[in-house]
Amino acid sequence: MKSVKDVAKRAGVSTATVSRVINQSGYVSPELYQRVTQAIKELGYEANPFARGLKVDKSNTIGLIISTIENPFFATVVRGVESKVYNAGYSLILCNTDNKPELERMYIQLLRQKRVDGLIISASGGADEEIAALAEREMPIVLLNRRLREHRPCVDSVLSNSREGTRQAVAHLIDFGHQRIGIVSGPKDHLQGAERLVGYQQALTDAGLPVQPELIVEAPFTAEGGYSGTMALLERQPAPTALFVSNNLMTFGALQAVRELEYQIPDDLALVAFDDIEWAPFMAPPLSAVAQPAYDIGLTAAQRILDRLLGQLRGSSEESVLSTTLVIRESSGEPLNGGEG
Amino acid sequence: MKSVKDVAKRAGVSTATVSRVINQSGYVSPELYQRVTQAIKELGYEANPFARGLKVDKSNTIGLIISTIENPFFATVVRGVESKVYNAGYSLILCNTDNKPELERMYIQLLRQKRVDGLIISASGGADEEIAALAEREMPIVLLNRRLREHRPCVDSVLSNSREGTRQAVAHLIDFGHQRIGIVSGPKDHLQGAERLVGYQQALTDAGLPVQPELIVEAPFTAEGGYSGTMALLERQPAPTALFVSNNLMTFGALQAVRELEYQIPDDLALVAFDDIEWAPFMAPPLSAVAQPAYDIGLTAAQRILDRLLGQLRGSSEESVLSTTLVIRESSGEPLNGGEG
DNA sequence: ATTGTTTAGTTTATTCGTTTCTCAAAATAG
DNA sequence: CTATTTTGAGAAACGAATAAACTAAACAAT
Repeated sequence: MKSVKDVAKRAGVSTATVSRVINQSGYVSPELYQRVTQAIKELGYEANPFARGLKVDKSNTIGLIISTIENPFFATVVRGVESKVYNAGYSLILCNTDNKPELERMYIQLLRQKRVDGLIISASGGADEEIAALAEREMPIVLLNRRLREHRPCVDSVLSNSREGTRQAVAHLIDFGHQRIGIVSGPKDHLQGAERLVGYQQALTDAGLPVQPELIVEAPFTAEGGYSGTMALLERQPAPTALFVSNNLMTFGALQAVRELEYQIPDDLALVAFDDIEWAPFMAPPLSAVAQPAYDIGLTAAQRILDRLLGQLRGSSEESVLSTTLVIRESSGEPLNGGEG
Repeated sequence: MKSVKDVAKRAGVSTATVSRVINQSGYVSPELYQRVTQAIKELGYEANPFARGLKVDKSNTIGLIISTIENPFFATVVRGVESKVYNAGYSLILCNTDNKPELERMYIQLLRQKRVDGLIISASGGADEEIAALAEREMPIVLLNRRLREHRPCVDSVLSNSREGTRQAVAHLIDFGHQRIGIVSGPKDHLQGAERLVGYQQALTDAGLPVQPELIVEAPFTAEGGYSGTMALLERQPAPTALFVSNNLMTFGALQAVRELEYQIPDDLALVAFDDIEWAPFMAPPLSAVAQPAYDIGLTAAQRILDRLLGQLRGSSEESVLSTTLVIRESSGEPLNGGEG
């Protein structure tokens, strides 16, 4: 491998000059600049990242910790982060926690050890102390769809507006004449779970409808959660005529339950889900859904980190809230009481 | 930050001894071993990866280049790679090429520069020289669902058995009484595209059916490809009664085309697709598909790299071929000529 | 003209934190 | 009492960055 010394020798200068040319720092005359770049090209020199890292203690690497890459939402977030980050000369180390807090802690540990320059993390909440500890050391951190209990410098959040998205979706169901609308809610201690529930309640009260506790079921953000939640709701007497499901994994389970109980969507039950997916138009029936701006979330998160790394952004904690889009297809059905007019 | 020196001082030994304890190399008495580990714990010492890398020229990092993380197949592959790799003490740098050969080349370049210890790549074929160059330098490389034109030491392949998978799927359609079966084939110069086409032809000849060129359409592995390919096939006179679509992205386009032409699946047209997805059971109708062992592919690819890195595997090129599974749902319909019996 | 002061351009030498080579001392064996 | 094997220390890399030091030229003040 070629080193600065080889380049220096070839260009007839010192290693310091080579370094200054590479890093565009300090004074260097045009002539020497030319000779150095020439030598670099001729030798095919590439800086050794270890040596550089050892000296400046930066890795040009950003860590990305997410719960499941197989969730299309996160896959798209990752792509957004990826494109922004590489364009800025950084690389991306990916970690997948499968929603296990102990794995999350382990990965945070590992990435610190690897000296990543920043961290983007879809945190479960089980590793807040570790995150706080990193923030203490001034490592820029972005939380996806979450915020820390207490704000901290260096820790930003990028979230989609779940509350408003859900409000719109439920308002849409109300528009279509539904009065008994059930919600399979996520965990209340999960920010997005709580926010979506608030959006649901808000839509009801806005329309002068009562919030009925028996139409609210709390479940984990998984297919099983969606299944059991939906089962529970459909056992109510009378059963709800419409359903809001709080995320895409839950939607699986919900669809499974609906199928087993032999309900027809949208005739027996209207359905709107949180999280749009590519396949939604081809499902049976095509699914109405609240789409999160996943790619933008990734882009924004990456930008936050970069801003901090380049020193544009200092001090306390920022929060970006991105808007969702309601995509109406067929699962939310048509206006009820069509015979009225 | 603590360094070996601090540890050495605290334990009352030299840095060499500390290093030997950490790397389990050379002789060190139980007593000193104890004292050193104790000191490490007390100080919370963590080795500096830059310094180590500088010395041993290893990064404990593996590069993963894929075309699109948003393709569920690749998402699952990534998860397989991820789990194996981290368990072995390595990290994963993820790159996404969006199928652009120039990006692919750029990333290979970048990862070499970053001194990754190994590379797993879902190659387009547009960067074979770069790959060969890396192999020359003894960097272990695994190709996903592809092989190099000419075998090279250090370059392994992990593939799923597309030919047999497709043969089974088409045989299934033939079993159900179909005689005119169309195929939306991938590019013939893409290994998997070619293999799937061969499987299709083999199923036909095995059953004594003719291979009719007008029922074969070649298209890129994209939604647009699937759309135009399906459109073309359905214009044939007489139209095929069944369709095989060669990958999941194409299936989008195919479904779109089918919908626009107002064909009913499976009544007017039976359909089997390559690549199963999580949502397939909930599509309209539930899709019969050839499932690739995506997670296993990831696992196997990672294992190959690790084997080479740990020196278990030397010399020439290996190939792992994993089996697919035919998942029969409703889109392939029911046996025709039900009235015969 | 002489001296001092700045500024630009460059080099030398040190530093970062490991690993590992070389060598020496101590323990053990023959 | 040698010869060997363990066990340990000291110091030299590894490759880039950079602080400090130095030179040369430009300019101002005397």
